[in-house]
Amino acid sequence: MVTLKMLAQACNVSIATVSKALNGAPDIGLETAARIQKTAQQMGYIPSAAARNLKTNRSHCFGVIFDDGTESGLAHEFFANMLESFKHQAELMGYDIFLISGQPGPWGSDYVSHARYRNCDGVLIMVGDNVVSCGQELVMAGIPAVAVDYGVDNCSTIHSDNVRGMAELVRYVHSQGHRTIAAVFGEDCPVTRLRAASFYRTCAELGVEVPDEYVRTSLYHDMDSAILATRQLLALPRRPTCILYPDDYAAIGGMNEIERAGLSIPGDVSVTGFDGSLLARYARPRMTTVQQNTRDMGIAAARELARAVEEGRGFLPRDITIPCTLLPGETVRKLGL
Amino acid sequence: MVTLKMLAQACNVSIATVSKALNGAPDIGLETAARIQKTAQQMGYIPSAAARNLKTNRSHCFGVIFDDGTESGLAHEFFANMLESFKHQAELMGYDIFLISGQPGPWGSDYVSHARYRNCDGVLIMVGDNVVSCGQELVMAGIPAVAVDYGVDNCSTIHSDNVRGMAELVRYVHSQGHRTIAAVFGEDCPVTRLRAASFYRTCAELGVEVPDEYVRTSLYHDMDSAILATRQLLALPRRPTCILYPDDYAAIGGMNEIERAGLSIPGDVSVTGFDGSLLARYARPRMTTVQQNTRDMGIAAARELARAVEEGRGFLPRDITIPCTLLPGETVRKLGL
DNA sequence: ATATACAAATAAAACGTTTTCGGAAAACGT
DNA sequence: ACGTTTTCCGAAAACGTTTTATTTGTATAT
Repeated sequence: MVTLKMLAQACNVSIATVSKALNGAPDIGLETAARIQKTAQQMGYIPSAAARNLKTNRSHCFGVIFDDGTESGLAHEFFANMLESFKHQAELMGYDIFLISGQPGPWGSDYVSHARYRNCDGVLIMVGDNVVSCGQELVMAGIPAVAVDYGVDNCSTIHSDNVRGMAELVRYVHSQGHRTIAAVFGEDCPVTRLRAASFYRTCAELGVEVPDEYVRTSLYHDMDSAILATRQLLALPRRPTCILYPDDYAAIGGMNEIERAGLSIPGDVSVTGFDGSLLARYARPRMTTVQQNTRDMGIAAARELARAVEEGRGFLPRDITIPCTLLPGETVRKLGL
Repeated sequence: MVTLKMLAQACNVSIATVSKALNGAPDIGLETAARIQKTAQQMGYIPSAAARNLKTNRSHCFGVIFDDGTESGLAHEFFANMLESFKHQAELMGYDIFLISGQPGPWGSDYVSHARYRNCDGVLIMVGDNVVSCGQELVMAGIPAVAVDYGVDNCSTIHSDNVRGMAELVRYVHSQGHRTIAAVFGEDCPVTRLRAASFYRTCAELGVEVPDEYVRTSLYHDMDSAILATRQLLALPRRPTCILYPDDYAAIGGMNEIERAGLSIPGDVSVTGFDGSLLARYARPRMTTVQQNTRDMGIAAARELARAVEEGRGFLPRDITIPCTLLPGETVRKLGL
């Protein structure tokens, strides 16, 4: 391993000079700096992140926290996509990505200690019930954090514009002539509440009545509960003409159940998803859904986190809302009025 | 930040004693050790990974290399799933995951330097054209590496049993009565070659002739080239009754093109995919495909990498083949003979 | 009693950086 | 000629650990 010391010897200068030359410090002669840089190049010098980290107390790393209990981690398209763009943007800004678990280790057995152990400059909290507590603890520990979807005090939050997304979806369905609209929502959480509120509000604005039995609660990304909710909705005396699902995956489950009941999509029942996943885009019939802009969300998250790191104590957290776009497919039938 | 020094003062012992007590060294009295551990707990001590890394020259990190040029990274279900299980297994064995890019940074601008900069104990090479060169350089640099799918000298490799997978697929299709079987292969690479060889061999064993025009080359995960290949195959005077695609995504593209041509699946043309993605499982008709066991692949990769790290110089790389399983769907028609 | 072994604890060096402070030499102004 | 500034470079401390070699004190064997 080539170290600063070796370069210093090779160049007949001090370690300090080498360090400064390689970091572009202003108090090194141009000629000397060039000579040192050339030698470093030739000898294949690579700095030691660990030594830097130790000395400067900066790791140039962002930690990413998933919920590794429930399988809602990397495997989910939404998170994978968001992580991909987050990573890309972070790298552009000089940060590497570290995957943080809550598994036991030399640090203890929680996310926050893990992030501290690795000295992450900032942390992206992707999801999980414990998002809020994690966020709080990170902030307490002085580690800047950005949360996705969930709102955490003193943390910036990135989320899709669920309110507008849902409103657009309802308006679209309404514009296609649907007046008996059912909705399946995911488990209770901030996002669900926003979407539900927007659903009720938009329906009210459009003069669409929403009987209680038209609204069901299931779980995100859970086929079984979506199927159950669908069965209940289909059994209703006045069957809804359209069902809104909490995500594309659930919608697929619902679609399967609808067809199993001998009904056609969108002939007998129209459906919509949420997310704009590959599943929705390549399902046949192509699913009508709301596309979450994971790319922009990832980029915004990285930028925000970098800002939080740089501004330090004085950082003012904020809510960042990323627009989502209606993705009309073939699962919503145009009804004659 | 609580350091060993502070604990030493608090406990009236030396730093060395604290270090050893916390690491369970044998030459510390039980009573003293207990006292120190309790104090560490109370004061909220968390060790510094950076200092450890610097001193021991071990980071307890695995780097993961994607191809971040082409978008074939995290966003791909196969890799995301594999990474998920790799991560989980690695964490169980005490390794954290670091995402390595080839972006420019303090290390230079290639994957290998990046991994060296971060002092990764081992590296998982997920994919990319430059897998081979990366692997070589890592080995040269003394960093253990494990490659996925590609074969690299002095690196262990993890891959699906492509040969058996393809053979089973062909036999299954044959068992359903198909005798005019077309195949679309991905771009040339070890995996493609294995699958192609297995295809030809199995066809020969079954007495199925494969005219050259029944075989097309496209790109993995590329819809356009799959569509083009499909168009060519459909235009053939003697249209194949079944088309094997290189992956599920490509198969979806093919299916779209087949239906656009006014043909039905599997009524007029049968198709198969490869991977066993969500796309295949929830496509309608449900796609017949070969499921790659990403879970076992990830686990095997992590275990192998840990082994490589522990055994050091004397490590003997090997090829690890993970079985894949035929996943019959509804896209292969049973033909009357 | 002395030598020998062992247990428990420590001092100190080292890992590879960054950075503060200061010094030498050269350039400048008078 | 002298003081002053500027330019370039180096000495040394520090970051938080691990680890080797050593010391101190106590128990065992002769």
